[in-house]
Amino acid sequence: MPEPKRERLYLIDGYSNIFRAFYAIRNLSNSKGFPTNAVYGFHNMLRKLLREEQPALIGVAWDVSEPTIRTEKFKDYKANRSPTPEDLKPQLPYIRKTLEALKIPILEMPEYEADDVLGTLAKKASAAGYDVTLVSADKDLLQLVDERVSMYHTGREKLYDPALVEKDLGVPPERVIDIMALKGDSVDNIPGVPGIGEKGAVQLIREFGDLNSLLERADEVTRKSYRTGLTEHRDKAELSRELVTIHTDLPVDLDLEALRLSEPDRDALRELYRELEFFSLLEELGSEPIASESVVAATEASTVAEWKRLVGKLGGDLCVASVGAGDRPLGLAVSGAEGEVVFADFRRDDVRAAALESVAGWFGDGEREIAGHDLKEVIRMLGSEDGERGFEVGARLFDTMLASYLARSAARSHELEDLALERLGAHAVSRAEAGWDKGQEPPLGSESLLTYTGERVELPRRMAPALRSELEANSLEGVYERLEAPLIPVLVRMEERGILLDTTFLGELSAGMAGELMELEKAIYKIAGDKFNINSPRQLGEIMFDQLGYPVIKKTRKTKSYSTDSATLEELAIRGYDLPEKILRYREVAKLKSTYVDAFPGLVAEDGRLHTRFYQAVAATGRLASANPNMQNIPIRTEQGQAIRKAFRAPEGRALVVADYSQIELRVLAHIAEEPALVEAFRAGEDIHTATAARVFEVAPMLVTAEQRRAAKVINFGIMYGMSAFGLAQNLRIPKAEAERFIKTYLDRYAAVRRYMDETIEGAKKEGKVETLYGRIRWLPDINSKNYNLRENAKRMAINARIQGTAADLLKLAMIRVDRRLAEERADSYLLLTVHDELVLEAPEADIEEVGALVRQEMEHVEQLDVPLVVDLGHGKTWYDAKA
DNA sequence: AGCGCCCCGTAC
DNA sequence: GACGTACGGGGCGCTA
Repeated sequence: MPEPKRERLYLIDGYSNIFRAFYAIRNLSNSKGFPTNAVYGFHNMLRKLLREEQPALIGVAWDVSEPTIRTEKFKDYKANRSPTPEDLKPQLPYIRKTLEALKIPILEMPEYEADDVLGTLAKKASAAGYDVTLVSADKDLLQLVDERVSMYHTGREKLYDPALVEKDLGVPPERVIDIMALKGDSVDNIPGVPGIGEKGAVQLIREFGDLNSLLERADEVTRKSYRTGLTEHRDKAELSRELVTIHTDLPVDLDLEALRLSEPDRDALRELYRELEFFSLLEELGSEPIASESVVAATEASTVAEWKRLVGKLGGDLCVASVGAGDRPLGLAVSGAEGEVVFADFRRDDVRAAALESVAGWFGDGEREIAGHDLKEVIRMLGSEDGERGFEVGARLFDTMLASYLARSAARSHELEDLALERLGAHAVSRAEAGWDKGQEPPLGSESLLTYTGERVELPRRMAPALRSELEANSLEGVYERLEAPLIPVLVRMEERGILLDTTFLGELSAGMAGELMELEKAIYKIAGDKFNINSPRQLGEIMFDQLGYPVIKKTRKTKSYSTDSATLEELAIRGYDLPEKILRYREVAKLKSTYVDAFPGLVAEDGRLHTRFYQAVAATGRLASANPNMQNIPIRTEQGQAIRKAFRAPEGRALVVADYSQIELRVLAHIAEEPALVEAFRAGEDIHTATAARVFEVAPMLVTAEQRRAAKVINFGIMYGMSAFGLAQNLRIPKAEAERFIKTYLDRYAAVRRYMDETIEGAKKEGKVETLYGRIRWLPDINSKNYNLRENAKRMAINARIQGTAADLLKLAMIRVDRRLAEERADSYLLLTVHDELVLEAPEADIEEVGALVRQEMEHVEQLDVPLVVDLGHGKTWYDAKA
C-alpha cells in the first residue's frame, strides 16, 4: 500500500530573500521617490512560488532585533555585518503588509534568529509527516537538509536534497556545520580556525569523518599549519560550531495547521499595489467594478421635481460628467461630497431642461469648484445641443485628466478607465457594457447605464484628493491654476467656433491632383516595366531593389525591409536613377490629396466649418495636440502644399488674423541658457541663422552665403533636439568629421549652450526630471539606464523638453490673455486655432489692425525674458493670404 | 469588417 | 543607433 501523498510546507527565510531582492533590483521607486525594489522583488518571488508550487502550508521566518542567544554567547557575533541599507529600512513594514495581505504567517521568536525558527519548524513538520522545502539565499541552512527537508537556494535557483548538498559542498548535510565551524565566516564574524579555509575544511572532514574526531586526533593532521591551528584554536572551533549550529528544538507550540495557506486579502493587496504603484500587478490582480461595491450606481431623476430635490441635497463642491456619443449628450451625472450620484437622462425633455439650467448655474458660479474628468469635453458636450452654449465658466475647475497629465506628462494614457485601474484598481464599465453598441444606445433607466454614469463621476471624485496632493507634492499647482485650468474654456470656445472651409475650392484642387497622379502613375509603370501599387512601400522596394537592381541604401527599423523613404529616394535620384524622382513627386501629391484635400470635406460640420479637437493631455512636453482633423500639420513648405491653406477662410465681412512668434524656441534657449551671443543677436534684431553662420564660419554677417545660413539653421534646430554629428552629417550631406567640427565650433562659440546641455543632463540624472520655466515637469526614468539607447534618448528628451515645454507654457499663457482681452474688448473677434507658436484668429475686416495690435501686445509681453519676444502679424481672407 | 502595426510624411 | 513633439493615411496581416 503506497504511502499517502504528503503535504509540503514551504518555509521562507525572510531576510535572506529580502536582501537578495534588494540587491538584485536597483532603482525602483514610486512617483513619490519611496524605494520599492525590495518589496517588489520579494513579493514577486512569493507570487512565483505560490503560482508554481501551490503550497499547502507556508510561513515566513523573520529575524527579531537583538539580543539573541548567540549575541549572549559571543558579543561580537555578526559584528561585521554592515547596517541595513537606508533604502531598505522603510520597505520592511511594507513587506510585512504584503505578507499579511497574502495571508502568509510571519514566524518570529524573541531571542532566536530566523534560522532557528526555520530549523525547529522544519524538523517538527517533517516529524509530523509533512515534506518541507526551505527557501533561502543563505547556504548555512543546507545543514537542515535531509530526506524530508529540502532547500531551494534562491540565488543559485537549485533545489537541494542531501545528494546535491554532498555534490556541491563535498560533505553530506549533517557535516555542513563542521565545515562552517572550521572555515568561519568573516561577515557574521564567526572566527573558525585560523589558516583553514573552505577547501581545507572539506578535506579534513572527509579524512577524519567529523569535527569531534578531527579535534580529538588533531595531532595526526599532516599539514603543519592546520595541525597547529587545530590544537591552538580548539576553543574557537567549538565556539564557532555552537554559533553556526541551527537550533531545531526551540520551545515552540505552533499548530502547523496555522500555516495552511488561505485566500489572499485582495482589497488589502490592491491598496498596497496602488500605494507602491505596482501597476502591472494591480492590473493582473484585476478587480470588480467599483459599482459592485454598490455605492456608485446613479439615482435617476425621472422628473424635474425629483431632479431639484436630489440635486438640492448635494452641497457645494460637485463632480460632473456628461455621457453620450461625440457631441450628442445623452445625459448628465453629478455627485456631491458624499458620493451620491444623480443622473439626468436628456431623453426626458423636461429633466434635460432642468439639468442644463442647473449646469449653467454651477459652472457660472465663481464661488464653486467643479471636479470632473476631461471637463473640456463635458463643457463642450453640454453646450452642443442648442448651438450656443447657455453658460460661461466662472467656477474653478479640477480636472483629473489634466492633474494626471501634469503629474506624469509622459504617461501612455490619462483616460478615465486607465487612471481608475491604476489608481483605484477599479475596472470601469465600458461603453458597450453600458449599452452603446453598434449604433445602439442604452435604454432609458437601464441598470448598466446608471452604473456607467455613476462611475463617470465617482471615479474622478475618488481620485481627486490624491491627484491634488500629487500636484502639490511636485509644486505643480501653479502650472495647473495659471495655465491648464484657465485654458479649458478657451479651448472649448475655439473648438466650438471652428474654421470655415471652402470645400468647392478643395474639390477643384483634388481634381487637378488626380490628373497629375494619373500622369505620374503612367510614367512610373513605364520605368518600372510593370504595374504595382505605388502606395505600397514593400512593392516599391521590390521593384526598385529586386527588379531594377538599384543599390540598397538602408533597411527599415522594425522589419528590416528595403527602405523607400524620401531620404533614400533622394539619394538614389542623385545617383542618377530615374524612378525615384517620379516616386517622390507622386508621394508628395498623393500625401496632400489623401491626408488633407480629400479628408477635410468629410469632417466639415453642418455650419460649414471644421471643428478640430485640441488635446491638452497628450504631448509629453506640454504642447497641445490637435486631431479630427489635425490642424497643426497643415502643409506650408511647398507651393502646392500652401495652396491647401487657401481653403481655410473667413466668412463675408471678416478676415483671418495670424500671429506667430518668431523663433520662439531659440529665444527660449537663449534665455534659459543665458547665452550672451544669442541674447545679443536677438536683442539686436538680427536674423538668428545668419548671425549663427557668421559666428561659426567666422565671416561678416553680410558675407554669409545661403549655403552657410542653411547649415547654421540646421544646427540651430539640431542643438535643440540633441542632434548628433551623425545626424547633422546625414542632414547636410557632409562627412561626419566635418559635422563633428561644425558642432564643436558651434559649442565653443556658444559656450553657454554647451553648459545648458551639460547642466540639464546632470540635473536630470540627479532629479530624474526636468522642468520648464513655469515648473511643468517631465520625468525621465531612463536617464540613468544602463541601456545606451534608452539613456541617450532620455538625454535628448531632457534637452528638448525644457525648451519646447517652456515655449508651450508661454503660448498657453498668451492664449488665455488674448482670449480674455478679446472677450472684454472685441467680443466679435476670437481665437480659432493654435499651432505651437502661432495663433489664428477671426475678426471683422474693419477691426483687423486693432485686433492684431492687441494680440501682438499680449503675446510679446506674456513674460519678461532676457530676449525680446517678437510676433509676426498677417491677415487676409484665407490662411494662405494671412501668412503671406 | 475592424483593429493594430508598420512605413512614411506633414507640421512646429 | 544616430533629431524632439505630435497626427494620420495606406498597406498589410490577423482575428472575428
